[in-house]
Amino acid sequence: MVLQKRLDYGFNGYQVPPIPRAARSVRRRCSLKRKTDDKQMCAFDLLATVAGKLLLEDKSSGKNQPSVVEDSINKEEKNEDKPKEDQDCYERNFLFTDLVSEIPDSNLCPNEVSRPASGITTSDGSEPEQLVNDDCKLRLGIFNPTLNVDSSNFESEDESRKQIKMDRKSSVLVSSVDSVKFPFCKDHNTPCGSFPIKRDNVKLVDRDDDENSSEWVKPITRNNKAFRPSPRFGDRKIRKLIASKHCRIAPSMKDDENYNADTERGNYLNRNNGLKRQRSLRDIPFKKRRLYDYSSMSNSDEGSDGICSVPENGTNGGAPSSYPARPGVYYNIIIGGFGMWQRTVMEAVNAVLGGGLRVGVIFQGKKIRDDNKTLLQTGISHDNKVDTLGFTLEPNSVHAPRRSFPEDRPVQLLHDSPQPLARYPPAPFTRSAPDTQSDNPGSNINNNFIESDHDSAASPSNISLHKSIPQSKALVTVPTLRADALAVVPLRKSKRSESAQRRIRRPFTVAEVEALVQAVEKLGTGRWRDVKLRAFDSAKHRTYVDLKDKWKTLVHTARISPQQRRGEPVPQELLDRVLTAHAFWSQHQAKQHLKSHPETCLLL
DNA sequence: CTTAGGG
DNA sequence: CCCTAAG
Repeated sequence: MVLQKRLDYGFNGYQVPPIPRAARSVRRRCSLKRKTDDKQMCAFDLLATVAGKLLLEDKSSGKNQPSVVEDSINKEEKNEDKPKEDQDCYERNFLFTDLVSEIPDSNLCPNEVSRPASGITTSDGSEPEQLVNDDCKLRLGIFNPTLNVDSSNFESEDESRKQIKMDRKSSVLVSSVDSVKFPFCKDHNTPCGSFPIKRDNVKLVDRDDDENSSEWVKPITRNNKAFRPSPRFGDRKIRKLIASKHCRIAPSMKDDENYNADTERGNYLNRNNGLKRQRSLRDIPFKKRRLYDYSSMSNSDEGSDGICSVPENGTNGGAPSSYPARPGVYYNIIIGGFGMWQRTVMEAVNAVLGGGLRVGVIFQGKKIRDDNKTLLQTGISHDNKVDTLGFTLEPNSVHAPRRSFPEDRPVQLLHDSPQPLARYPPAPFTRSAPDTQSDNPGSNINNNFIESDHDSAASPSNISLHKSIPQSKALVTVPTLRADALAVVPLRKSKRSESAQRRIRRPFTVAEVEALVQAVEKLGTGRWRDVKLRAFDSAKHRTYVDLKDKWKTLVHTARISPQQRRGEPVPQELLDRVLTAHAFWSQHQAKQHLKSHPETCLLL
């Protein structure tokens, strides 16, 4: 009788009914994993878009500016970007801009508030606008996730103008412009630059730097007007594109709540979206996946997630390249070798997204490793094989040197400078109650730990990435992108790079072990999903499989001698509980099995 | 998707 | 942690 009671009421004597599925879906917070995926995907797409623009530049854009630009820029500017007749090659400028609008002042770096919103350099490089320091931007990106950049901002030219103006007036400048000059063959109108990667290729231009100069505040009149992005939104095609594409990015731009609201709806039918997403690729058999990982660059796969674009417009080149490293200094970067190009794209993306990313390039199924090759040497051009070109945006094991180049060493731009991965400190754990056996059945056992995935430091970009993308309002390349170009670029999800790599090892902390033990004591050993929900719901990096595995190892650990144990020692008390609970639930399962299979009983 | 178990 | 089979 006593046994029966224990069976019915669980290990500690109270009943723990299964969590209803309906309730689960509501309860379950949208996994950040899922969010991360989305953000990374968008980031990747964003990158690919940029890169695609570089490569898929409209042929006509060389000798004739794309109509969009032509319509909206003045002659002077136009001429600036035209290839000079007496040159075999000319340089095109590519501008990466992200504008952030409507940022509550409270979130701003105090010193930055009054500065103009757009950091764009003039064509003669004389008066680059003030740029916000990146820390500020990063802060915004991380802590101000409520920004909601909506495609409606760009629904009409007027609206667009208004929006931009508003940005410029009220907000702030969390804007950055990365402009790179890219050598183009006049003949082929393809990227052709092959400057040796030398220090000389990175020009550092100092401008008169007067902190109090009104120039910092005053927008550049002529050029600034010329560069003002808003008129460039004039092209209806582009705007349409933006509007339609933007929807893909919009959800991820919402703040957590909104996002959750969105995804919960999805979870209504399909709970555990995060886990589902997480495994979407895993469902592909291993061998096939490897294949898939490295060679599937076709456009056809995963149609729904092909392209994620961001508002864009044409902006005239002619401006010297600038890198918003710090006020008063900008870098004139001439893109040379392929690696430089790649790296520059990466830098630009990192600048926008907050860093920590690595841009991988895959061409014809192979990862391009020789960074010294030029694009043409690699065989990449705008008109061939582009469908076999892909990019990966992957968490960098080293922190991207995000805008941290000392002005005296701009060459750092060109070299990876591996740094040890900065780990976030472990999540603080405070035991709420020492008597873990006595908590209320309904209470979430461990609200007291791992509220967030600090361990995602493995890819620090995750944070800045998914928080800062929302602020990325405009990704601008100088050449106007043809709508079809976007469609051609094989945009791949970051899932690939993500799953291709083994997850980093994250040893369970004692706190986690305790939570796990506690949950298993109550729920048993066969309900890992519930355990996950109950005790690790907020620990995104712990899947129920992880928990199950950990339990497995815990049981093993508890059975071996303390001398044989490795890693952070688990208190013996916990191990004892592990054994006890394990024994109990094993017995429980056996009983259940007997119940459901009485014939087995008879046979015995 | 979850669970269970081997690798 | 990964991978997979099975339900």
